[in-house]
Amino acid sequence: MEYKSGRDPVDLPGFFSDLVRCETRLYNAVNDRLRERHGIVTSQFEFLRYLRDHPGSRVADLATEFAIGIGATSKGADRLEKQGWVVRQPNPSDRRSSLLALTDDGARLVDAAEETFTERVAELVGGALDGEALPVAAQALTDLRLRLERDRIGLPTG
Amino acid sequence: MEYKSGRDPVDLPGFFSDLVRCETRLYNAVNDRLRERHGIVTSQFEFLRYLRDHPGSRVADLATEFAIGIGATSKGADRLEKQGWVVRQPNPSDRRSSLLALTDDGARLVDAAEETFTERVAELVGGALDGEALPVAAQALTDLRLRLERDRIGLPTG
DNA sequence: CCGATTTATATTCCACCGCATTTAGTGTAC
DNA sequence: GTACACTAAATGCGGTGGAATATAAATCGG
Repeated sequence: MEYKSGRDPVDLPGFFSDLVRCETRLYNAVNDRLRERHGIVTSQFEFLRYLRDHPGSRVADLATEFAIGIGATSKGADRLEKQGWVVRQPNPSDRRSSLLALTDDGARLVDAAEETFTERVAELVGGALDGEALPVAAQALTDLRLRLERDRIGLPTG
Repeated sequence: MEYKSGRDPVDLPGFFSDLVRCETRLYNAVNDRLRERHGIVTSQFEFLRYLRDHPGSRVADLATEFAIGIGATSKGADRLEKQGWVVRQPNPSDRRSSLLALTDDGARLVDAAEETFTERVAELVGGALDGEALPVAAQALTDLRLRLERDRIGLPTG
């Protein structure tokens, strides 16, 4: 008996690989469905949903939330603005920054896309995991996410 | 009492978001460490490790494994070949395809990088999750991954 | 064996991201 | 009040991925 505990140690590199592989495939699959039904990709849906749920966010707030660079976020906001789903409003308390807001079109789009999103994720994940494992895994990912966010892990420099 | 079960239903969209956010930040963090210590990024480490563990793989095999496009995979192999870590050998049984193999330099690199990778993942994940949740979550992700791979979910067209 | 179809890879074009730089605005020390 | 450091966002460049296309090779039906 090598280990004191009766439980096998977890293969953390394997955990990382499984996490990345699941993310890639789920993201691709959701992406395809959102594109064909609504003409947006998942990152755009997530931007719109965040703005709906956090009105008055700035570009930097989005960048932090999604752990992507400021430049990429700014350009992503440009594209949403060009489509008429988002507007930049001047920030009354700081003229360097803008506050982002959904247009009516954007609000309608995100609500419609959310139905597709929710349905597809439920098919993909709910169909594969059931029983006790899913709630435990979900809580573990929530905990891990909070820890990474609290410690500012994995933020790009930009 | 609306639900028959005593357990709350899992928020699957939230599961998806947590999964994507964890993946992004872990990937970024591991990326930074591998780049500063070995001059490669995580995707390159994963290519090299796969080739070490699956000698004689073709470009298409890598593309399927990582659920990325053939074009991206071919270009990634070009970059590894240009650095002298990988060679394309003619496939004796099918002249359309090449078999990819690590060079000695590539083999040394992947072994060194693997230490860094393992150590960093252990810090990031092992430090945040413990107890019963981690093994259950790890198994759930393994199951989900196998299901997605079995059903060919989320493969790009290219 | 021959032509049509499929398969494996490479190539090309376009969109996007990260990084570095730039521009503009803020606030703080003196 | 002015210099200086800091912050927010935009912009340009290089690298990279995805999708479509091209090319070459293998396979299959006759």
